[in-house]
Amino acid sequence: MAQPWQEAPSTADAAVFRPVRAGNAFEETVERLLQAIRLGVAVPGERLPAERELATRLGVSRVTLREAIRSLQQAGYVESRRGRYGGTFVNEVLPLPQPTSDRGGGADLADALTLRQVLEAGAAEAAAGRSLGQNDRRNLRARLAECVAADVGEYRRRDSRLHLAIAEATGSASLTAAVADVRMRTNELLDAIPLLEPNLAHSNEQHERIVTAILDGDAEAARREMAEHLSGTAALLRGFLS
Amino acid sequence: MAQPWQEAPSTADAAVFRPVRAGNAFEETVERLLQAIRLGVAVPGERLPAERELATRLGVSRVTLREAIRSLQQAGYVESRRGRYGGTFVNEVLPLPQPTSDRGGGADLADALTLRQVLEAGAAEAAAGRSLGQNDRRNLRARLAECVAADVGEYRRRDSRLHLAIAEATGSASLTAAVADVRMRTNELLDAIPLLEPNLAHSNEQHERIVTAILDGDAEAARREMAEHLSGTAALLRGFLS
DNA sequence: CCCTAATGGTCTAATGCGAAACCATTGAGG
DNA sequence: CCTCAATGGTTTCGCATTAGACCATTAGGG
Repeated sequence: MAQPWQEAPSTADAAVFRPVRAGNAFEETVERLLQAIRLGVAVPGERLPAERELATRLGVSRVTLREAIRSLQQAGYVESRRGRYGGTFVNEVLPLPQPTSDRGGGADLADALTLRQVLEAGAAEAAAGRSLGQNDRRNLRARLAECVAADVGEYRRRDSRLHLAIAEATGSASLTAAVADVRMRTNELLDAIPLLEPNLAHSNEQHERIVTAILDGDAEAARREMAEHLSGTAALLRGFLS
Repeated sequence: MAQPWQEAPSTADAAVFRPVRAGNAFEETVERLLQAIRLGVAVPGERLPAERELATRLGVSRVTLREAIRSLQQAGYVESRRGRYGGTFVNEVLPLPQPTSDRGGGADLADALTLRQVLEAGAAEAAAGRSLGQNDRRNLRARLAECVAADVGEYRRRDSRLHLAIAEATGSASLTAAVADVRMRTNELLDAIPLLEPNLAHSNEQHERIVTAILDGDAEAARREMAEHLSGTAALLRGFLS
């Protein structure tokens, strides 16, 4: 209890002296596989890459990857089969996400929402301001259609998948990765509040406008529509977790 | 040479199956300490936090932290003194950054520039759209003044420090961290091209307009001015590293 | 003048993790 | 029916990293 404030407030070193790694290799690998499933990148029934290849891509030893997979098996997310044409498959029925018990609190909520707003509105604008190839255009339209055709149980995953496609359309791998990460954080929070049919329809209308703006190359509109789209759920979250 | 395309293009898994960690603990710790120095968070002559505290904050063992510090000593960045009121101090004269030998190439350049544009323009807008406290306002003005008073040798660090202060003003720790990271990447590229006096003056005028917009709460202007500010160096880089 | 607290410097035991080899299983195709 | 290739499953060895205790040095305060 010597001094109330240590030395000086000397800002910004909180950002640069933050922890070097979020957890051990095992935990981070589990998190990443969960990301693939919950963001709809790995679809139910689909096979994950073979262990040897996946371990290489994740930059992790096969032993560590297998431990992660095993814990996902026990949690009911995946199932593994041996032999040629075997592999690890995403289950058709997935466990319900736990309400996360309000961990993090309000500070973390504002942090995630601010970052999401910046990343995703910026991604929409950047994607619109670029000449997209056939692949990107097809990808956007396909993901949009999947959202429209989704029922309540699948919506969260397909919604995430569309937003990821928008980030991909910027051509920036780092930006795409950042969007995937922040989306995992916000999805965790969104699991605490119910997903209703009317919201779903409204969301689809906004998606339509966003994708149209991007395909038309209207960067200003893309940003505006995305910002409005996000502010909806942001307000919802702030209300629920006040 | 069985199939030209493996299975399906199935996009977005490149983002989610990217490497879990950027390197080993030692390398990442070195990178983080360099970040503190090169972004002007740790000022020449200043003392870093004590090893025990710093190791805790970085989430790394003291042994690993000390190895990182030792390699920075050998590179001429810091010096350590024992005894009470000792510590590790940033050198007054710092080594010149190596021209990085064009590693990464064009794809990496576009990636970094896109991400920077999104993060920093978004940060300026978010900061302006928030009611800032006395600390944030003072911080912004102080960093701006330091830029104006800087000569060529210090400019890059003080410039980074100002941009970091803007990110901090958003109140989002994650966003601040992301800005710090992308800034390290772009600074590495900027080291390949010379820093001229006229650019410096022009940069200061833009900084002035950005900070004013933020302090006035004019989000639209803050975004616009920041976007223009960034597009200048972006064009410069694209020209040099074509 | 000595004592003490805070710092960097060193050592050791335990563990996480990766690399690589090898085993077991499966289904397609000859 | 057999063979083979691709997959998950297992084991072993070695290095990286951690946690914790302990040593050495320094400057200020009694």
